[in-house]
Amino acid sequence: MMALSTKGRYAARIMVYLAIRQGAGPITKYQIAEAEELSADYIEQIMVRLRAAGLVISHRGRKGGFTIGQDPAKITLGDVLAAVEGPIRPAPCLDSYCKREASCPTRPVWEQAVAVLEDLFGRTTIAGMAEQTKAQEGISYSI
Amino acid sequence: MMALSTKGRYAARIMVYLAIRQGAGPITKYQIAEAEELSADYIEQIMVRLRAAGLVISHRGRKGGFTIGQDPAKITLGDVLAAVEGPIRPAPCLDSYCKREASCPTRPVWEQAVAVLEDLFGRTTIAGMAEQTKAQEGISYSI
DNA sequence: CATGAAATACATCATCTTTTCTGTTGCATT
DNA sequence: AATGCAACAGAAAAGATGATGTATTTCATG
Repeated sequence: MMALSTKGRYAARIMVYLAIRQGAGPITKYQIAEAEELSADYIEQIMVRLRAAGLVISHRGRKGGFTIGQDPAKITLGDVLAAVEGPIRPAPCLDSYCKREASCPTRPVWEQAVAVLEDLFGRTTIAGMAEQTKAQEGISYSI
Repeated sequence: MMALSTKGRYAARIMVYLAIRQGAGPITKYQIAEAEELSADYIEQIMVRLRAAGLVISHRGRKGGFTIGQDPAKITLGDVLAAVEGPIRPAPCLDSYCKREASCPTRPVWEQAVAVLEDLFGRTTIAGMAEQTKAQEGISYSI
């Protein structure tokens, strides 16, 4: 329960991938697809949303591809998830009018769930996530 | 994103409903259905899972219905959600083998999300949720 | 027994997610 | 200018899940 869709999970991995390769020029969706074992067509759809949010920059034509749109230390996981999946909503009643609102025994907990998740995802940066991967790769290279 | 299904949300409301009416004898699914504006057929399916977890007790035959299975102060929202929806899993890779496991940049944050949600839901009791509703009903009666 | 209510199983409908496909547009290289 | 690569756009197929309904069975009570 409380699952993210693949869009959110893939987007997070894609952002870390681009963060690690920052400065190496545009990366194509095909490169990402191969490295992360995802469908290039599906990556395309995710990129549309990341680009609209300014999280990645696209470069058309030959030698084109995608680069990260901002400093990875300033992009949070919350930004990425919001861009591709929309706001955190354990219960849909939280953004539509609900006549039980005033007396609903469950509403406060769902609101608290939103708060703790927004806090966690807001504190988690792409740069922070990338560090760990870089460290891992460093180890494997040193063998 | 990160939505609970109706099973979890309805189950929470049903448990609070039964907690408030504790001691008044078995409540039928039709009574719950009318009060909470849910389908009686769907309540039935939710009850199967709540019963299997010992959270409600069913009484067959005439004068039958459902009663709460334990002290509402000892039943947490986490217990209820686990019974009807299964464990909290932002990403499915958390319980299946994943070859990226060791180097995955996203896995730690999904694990942290599970932790903060389990903490929140584990601290929230049915009795606590019921209090609020009782208080609200008290206010409306006093007019 | 007869009755009312839960238990169980199965069928269906709706919605959302995920994936794939087809074509178009823009840019850099030659 | 011509060519090739890669993003862009939209559609639609495929799959999964959620939600609900129907029918039958089992059981406790009067």
